[in-house]
Amino acid sequence: MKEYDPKQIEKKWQKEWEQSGLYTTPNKIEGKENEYVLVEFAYPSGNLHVGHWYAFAVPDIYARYRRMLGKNVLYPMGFDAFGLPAENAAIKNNVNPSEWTFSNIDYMRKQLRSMGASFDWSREVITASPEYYRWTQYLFLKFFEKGLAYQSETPVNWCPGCKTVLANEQVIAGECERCGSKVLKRNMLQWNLRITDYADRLIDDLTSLDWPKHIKDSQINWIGRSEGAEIDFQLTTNNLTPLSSGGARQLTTIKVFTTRPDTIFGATFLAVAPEVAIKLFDNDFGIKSATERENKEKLGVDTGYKAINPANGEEIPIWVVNYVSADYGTGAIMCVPADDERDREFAEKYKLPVLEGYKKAGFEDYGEKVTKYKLRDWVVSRQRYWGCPIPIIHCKDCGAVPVPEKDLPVILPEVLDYLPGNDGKSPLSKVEEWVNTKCPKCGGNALRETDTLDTFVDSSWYFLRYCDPTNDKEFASKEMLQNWMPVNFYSGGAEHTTMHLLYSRFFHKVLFDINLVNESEPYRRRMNRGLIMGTDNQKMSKSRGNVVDPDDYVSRLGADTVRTYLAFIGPYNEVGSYPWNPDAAVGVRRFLERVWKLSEKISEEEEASESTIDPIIKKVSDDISSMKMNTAVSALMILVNSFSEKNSISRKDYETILLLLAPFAPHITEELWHALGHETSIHLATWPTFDESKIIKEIATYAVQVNSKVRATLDLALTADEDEVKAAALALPEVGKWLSGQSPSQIIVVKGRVVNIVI
RNA sequence: GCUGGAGUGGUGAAAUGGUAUACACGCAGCACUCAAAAUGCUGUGGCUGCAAAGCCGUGUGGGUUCAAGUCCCACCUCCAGCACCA
Repeated sequence: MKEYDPKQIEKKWQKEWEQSGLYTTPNKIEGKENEYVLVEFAYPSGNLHVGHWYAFAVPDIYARYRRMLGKNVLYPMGFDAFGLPAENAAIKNNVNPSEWTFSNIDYMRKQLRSMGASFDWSREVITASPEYYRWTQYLFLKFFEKGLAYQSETPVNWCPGCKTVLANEQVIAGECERCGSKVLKRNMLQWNLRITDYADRLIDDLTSLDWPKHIKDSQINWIGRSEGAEIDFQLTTNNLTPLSSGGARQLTTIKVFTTRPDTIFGATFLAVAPEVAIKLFDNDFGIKSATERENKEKLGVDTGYKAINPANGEEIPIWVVNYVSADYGTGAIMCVPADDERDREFAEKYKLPVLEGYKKAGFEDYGEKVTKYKLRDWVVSRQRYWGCPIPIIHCKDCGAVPVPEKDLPVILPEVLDYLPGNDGKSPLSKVEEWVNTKCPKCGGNALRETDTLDTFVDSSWYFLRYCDPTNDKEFASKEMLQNWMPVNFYSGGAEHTTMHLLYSRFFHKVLFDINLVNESEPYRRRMNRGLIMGTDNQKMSKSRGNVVDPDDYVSRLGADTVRTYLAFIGPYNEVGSYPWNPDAAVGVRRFLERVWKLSEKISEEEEASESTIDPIIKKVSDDISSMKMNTAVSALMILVNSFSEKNSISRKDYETILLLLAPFAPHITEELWHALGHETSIHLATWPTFDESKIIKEIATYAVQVNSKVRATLDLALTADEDEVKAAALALPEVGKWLSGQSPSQIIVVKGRVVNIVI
């Protein structure tokens, strides 16, 4: 038999599969159930790295397995093609972002094919193509129609590096998620999506989902719902003495938010955020709010104003402090230094009274029960070129007017100057012939919105488009959505827990409410995968120089080896991080070589060995279902090793091995399958079944313990009853030695496993 | 600080409360070879011992149990997310 040459056979079969349309997924197959296996689509960064393989090839194993179980499995791929990183990279390389993105996509598509994944390329979506973003704009206008997209002048996160606004979710520890620049607060007129309206449902509906607890917890934590009360504090009359700036406001009360209204008797002062102080008193008293982490020292100034504690009638001072956030609750709190660590620290520093041992109040005795959230509305305006144009026209007389549906898509104009400006305006604002337009309502002169949408808007609905990718009447027909949604299994990166995953759930709920989709939750089962580290066990990055190029390994070891190695490296259902170890990958190649060589031992006379193979079928099936690919591979290795020791293997057993291995190593198994005379693809074959009765062993090896320490082992028929097992164990010389004449007080028998003789 | 998760050989890691370290890498020795690579075989937690065997071992300290990596309590360390959120 010829040698195993992955280079040759992998190319051959990839071409063959493509030509025969093996992975083109029909919308319906008679007698088969549809199943939707989704991976987060690719960002067209330029080239594929080992992390992409890990993200796509391991779920591909799952998709292939489900297909062999008789499901009609949709496993699509696309490109998240709009966005800052592509634009930044294009600027750096002095290429137009469009050119950069689309040439990257062409290259990556080729690389992705070398992986031997079962993607249905006929359903590919590219968010930067007008056929796609037409519908992004359409959906944005639906939000607008429902009052869920609105403009507001608010302090926003401004990234001076990317020269654009960021959503809260994109600010990590005060820094830009993309470029690491320190994020500044800036007041700007921005488009927002009203995700806060959905805060409760985004928490409550998690209950029904088959998601790992840690993902649910993170989302709940991020939304940050807390129950509390709003309490009005009356100001004393001396507050009405005129302010220097021209008189007091009609100010009579300050509303505070607290989660502990029961502690109101202990409140000895009020604290307000500087921004709130400006609103109330026209003065921030020189205090700046401490939003940055490093500014931890608590600062404050007594405003001189006083309020009455409604519980005990005491007059208490009002302070402006840097540790109260203006954008949470009411921006004002009642301070109970006896009960709250921060208030105590502040009270001690400024010698404010601390009232220990005060009386407790009822929850709603002095205020009204309210629920507050940490979640903010989603700022979707981006002052950048490479994004989906916001389909709004600003008219002096009519205000913000939606572009009529028939005029969609609003095509992103080709420009020469796509560099972001320092003025906070999108490069599109310089394209006068594009900006100047007519108002669709009154026909007067009007201006187009020049901001583009956050990339996360594009990716909030891409999985719906896969269901009906070429529809030019709707973003997806209800029939096709019914056909595929909800996603049965969604695999992706942990970094999207409070971004993409939250945004797309919100998006889907809105579409559900306006009856455009059939379900309120898009993803039934979700799994966050781990990370592949460099050989130095550090996160892969260009600056560290530890980025692993999979192409090298594919040409040296073969795609099948790389795929199987990535499956073998550790459990996929845990968010671990695994170093890329080329030596260990060699071990997987050796395993595939053994499978190849084993075909020489096929004997038509040999009988199938269910007792050996059936437990492995069960093990591999169970492990793939729960994404424990590592132990599935290990079980296959054990199986192949045991057959390699023998002189011959039956044809049926060998075929079973190939079938079990097919999802992991699709090329070598296809080659060997055909070498056995099969004319159709192994990937159309049915997953092996097993006989439960063959899984139960006939002979059991008992661990024989004396006082819980293993002293011997004992092979007995599983049918042996407890007394027989006891007698056999007691007859062992090793046991006699430890008993040394004493009689046991207790003998415990665990059928098929353990005998414990307790003296 | 809060929320979640994890600590097992030289390494990646296995283990329904029931023989801890499967599988793989690495390492050592042997075979094949002029040699090397490749391949195959053997060994590989620590300590004592020529051996037979024995003792100790899953971050630390307690507990439950005939039996604990696994369950309970306390602590330590690491990872992820959140963080002056009242």
